[in-house]
Amino acid sequence: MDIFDRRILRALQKDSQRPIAELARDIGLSTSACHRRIKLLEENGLIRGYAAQIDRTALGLKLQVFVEITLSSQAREVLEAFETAVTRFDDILECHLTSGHADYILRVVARDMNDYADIHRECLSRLPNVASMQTIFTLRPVQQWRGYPIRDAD
Amino acid sequence: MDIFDRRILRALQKDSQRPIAELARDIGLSTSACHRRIKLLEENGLIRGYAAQIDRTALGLKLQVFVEITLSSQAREVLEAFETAVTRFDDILECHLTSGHADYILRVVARDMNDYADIHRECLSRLPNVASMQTIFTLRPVQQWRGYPIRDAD
DNA sequence: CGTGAAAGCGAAGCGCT
DNA sequence: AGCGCTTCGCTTTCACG
Repeated sequence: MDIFDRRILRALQKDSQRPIAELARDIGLSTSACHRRIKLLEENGLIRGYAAQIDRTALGLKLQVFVEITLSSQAREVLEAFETAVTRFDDILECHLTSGHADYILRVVARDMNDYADIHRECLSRLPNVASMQTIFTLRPVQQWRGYPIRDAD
Repeated sequence: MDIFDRRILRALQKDSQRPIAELARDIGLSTSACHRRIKLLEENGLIRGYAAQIDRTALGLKLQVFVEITLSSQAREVLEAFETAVTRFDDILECHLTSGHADYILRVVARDMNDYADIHRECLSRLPNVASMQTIFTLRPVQQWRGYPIRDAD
């Protein structure tokens, strides 16, 4: 992991479809050297994959919501049952076990308020051991899709 | 936006590097038809770009944090000043204006607790008009990087 | 809008330094 | 490790149904 790898990651995080030759010139490397480094970064798991970034609103998903979940118990089986159930919901994009007063925080998308009301009901009925669900609507995304900061100094 | 476009988006969201010929066979289209559709999806802005997915922990970013921010005022200039300042922080990956008791929710990454303490201080000193900052640490990511749900029924 | 084939280009692999 | 060349495969485009 040197300066060149960092430059490669920074670039690929922004745009993974630029020709390697172009990228190589920008960072001061030959095409083949750059190519080999990329393959190594993939093999070593630093690059987990490549994905198209889709416009959420163009899909008709106007709402983005954070949901704070508190369970009725923090027993291991309860957490596991909840987490398994969570993965079955396509609308739940992310789920994090958290510190603080709530147990989990979810990121959920929905078409509109009616759609979210449905999802909300579905969650209450099919996610086990939920004691409370606190919904936080995002009114406006200020900053989105920013890649991870990759600093030269490690 | 028909069934084929949806299948294309679903596929590209998971892996944008598969050969088009392969993808086309999977969804039941010829290579060129599939290719034309992809270019159209790009032109129409449904596909905003292509990005490498980097392993956060491999970068040494062990911590992921949600921060709820309450400002001292909800005046337009105050919000704008805050939002402009937010974009200057590389460690703040996302920022959403939200409903509820707080004004904003941020997603922040950090190397470790010391690093986060630094970031926290930096935020308090350089983000204007912050009345309170509530930190929520994510202890374990349960679900990550799931693409948007793309339903056949619209 | 879909198909099939042809051409142009970048990615992948090689020997060498 | 880096470089330059060659090969191969995919993307891209075209003429046509």
